[in-house]
Amino acid sequence: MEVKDITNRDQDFAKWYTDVCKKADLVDYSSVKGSMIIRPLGYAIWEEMVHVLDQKFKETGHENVQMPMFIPESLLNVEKEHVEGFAPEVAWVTMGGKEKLEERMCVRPTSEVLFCEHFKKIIRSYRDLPKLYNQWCTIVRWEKTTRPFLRSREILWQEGHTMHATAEEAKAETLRMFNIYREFQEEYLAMPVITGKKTEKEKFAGAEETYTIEAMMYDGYALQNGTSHYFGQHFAKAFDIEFVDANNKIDTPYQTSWGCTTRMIGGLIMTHSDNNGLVLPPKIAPWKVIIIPIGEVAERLATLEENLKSHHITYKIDNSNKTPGFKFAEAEVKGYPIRIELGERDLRNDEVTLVRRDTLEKTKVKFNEILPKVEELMETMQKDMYDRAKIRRDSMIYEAHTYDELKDIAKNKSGFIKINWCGDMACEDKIKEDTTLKSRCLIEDEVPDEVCVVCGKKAQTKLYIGRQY
RNA sequence: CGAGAAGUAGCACAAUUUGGUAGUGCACUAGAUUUGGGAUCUAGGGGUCGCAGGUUCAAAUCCUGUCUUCUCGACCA
Repeated sequence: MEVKDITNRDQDFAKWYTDVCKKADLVDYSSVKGSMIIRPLGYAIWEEMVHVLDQKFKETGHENVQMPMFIPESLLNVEKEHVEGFAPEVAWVTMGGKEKLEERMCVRPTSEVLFCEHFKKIIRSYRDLPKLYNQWCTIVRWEKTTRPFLRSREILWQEGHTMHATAEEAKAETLRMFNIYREFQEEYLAMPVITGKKTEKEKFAGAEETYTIEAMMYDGYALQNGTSHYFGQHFAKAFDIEFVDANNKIDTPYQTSWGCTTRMIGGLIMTHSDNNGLVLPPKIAPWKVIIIPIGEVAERLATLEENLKSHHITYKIDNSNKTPGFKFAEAEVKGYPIRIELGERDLRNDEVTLVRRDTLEKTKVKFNEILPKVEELMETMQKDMYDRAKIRRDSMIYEAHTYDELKDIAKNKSGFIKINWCGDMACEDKIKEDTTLKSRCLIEDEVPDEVCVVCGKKAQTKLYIGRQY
């Protein structure tokens, strides 16, 4: 197994990223552009994410369904803003075998219209509401530029679609799921995130409000890691979905949708990994421990395995005939949080060596203290990784008080810039044109304290802007 | 989608300029000796040179098209 030669992260970040993806055996390319093969380790990480999120969705009352993959053109066309937003990037199916289709169908780029068509059939009364549905599936968006995990044409994701009797309820749902994403990313992925509402310009095609989770990568670029949309009655009206309320009046339901994707794996890499390869937060690592036996240690290995199993700590053993040095390096590339070097020499003193992946710090512990020490190390590591990422992120958030200052920061620094903004799309466009920076999200817990940094008019809000993947 | 670069064994590359029947290192397989930071020896296996056309007695090499990857733009929840 070739595991050398990861490009230096500070020399060429883009190449470093693809090197880590490939050398850690997370993905491989396929013969179709932007359609990646997710290999066992990459998929195992996704399964961990699915496991945690799916449980959270179910705890909040959601049910999983599976919708069709194809959308007839006429169905996609029902909602105008939506189709305009997605038309440029949908893939079309025009043939069935040798027959040309009467009506072409697109491969779902997202499933709002499919859910709406179905909701229309199953919603009659307020007693049928809310409908809280989710599906795990793949979607297709014909992206021009593709990168593993960050931007692919075939996307593995989850999309929640819900219908509610009142606007308040739907808005609460939008925020509830948004908060689940935030908690998940902070708690499990150890990624500090910036959250808030998207501007009119950047919101989802057809949505009334879009809430976004934005993480800052090691190089200061933003990665949008999940969104939650409030649709109001927008789609419901377009699809003519109605229900009878408790007073026997006809009403139109309120809708939400929310999604996150395997892009989070890319975020994980670009937040935590280093020049030795992948670094995974213990809480999301599929295997918490890698055991590297050195010499004749079969008996102790069996005991250790039993102990790990009884504590439900997942592990792998490297029993290959490689030298220990090779195994150490490979364990680092693959990102196992804790490495246990189980060697004859240490065991003569009843000791083993533990190594934490994030700092590569080595600790010797007595054999019967392995379990508590592993648990302690994982906890510390999870916290340290979050703290380090947060300190780095905070050091890369700048404030621009004048337009010249904004342009200067945009040119010379990488990161997010906090500005006061009048709310006018023209100013947002001007920033993008002059600096290539786009708005990330509105800052809701801070009041504007200066004039708009672009036009000098009264500011309506504060705003984060930055470059994105 | 625009500009540029690349594609030869699992990986990294050589041979392409000047057309003549494909090579090196690592990896892989078997055996032996090894084992605490990327082992050693011996013996093996593996490539219709991204794909499709064309030129030629002859194409990895020249020409055309196409696909994929990378970089920079444009686009993009």
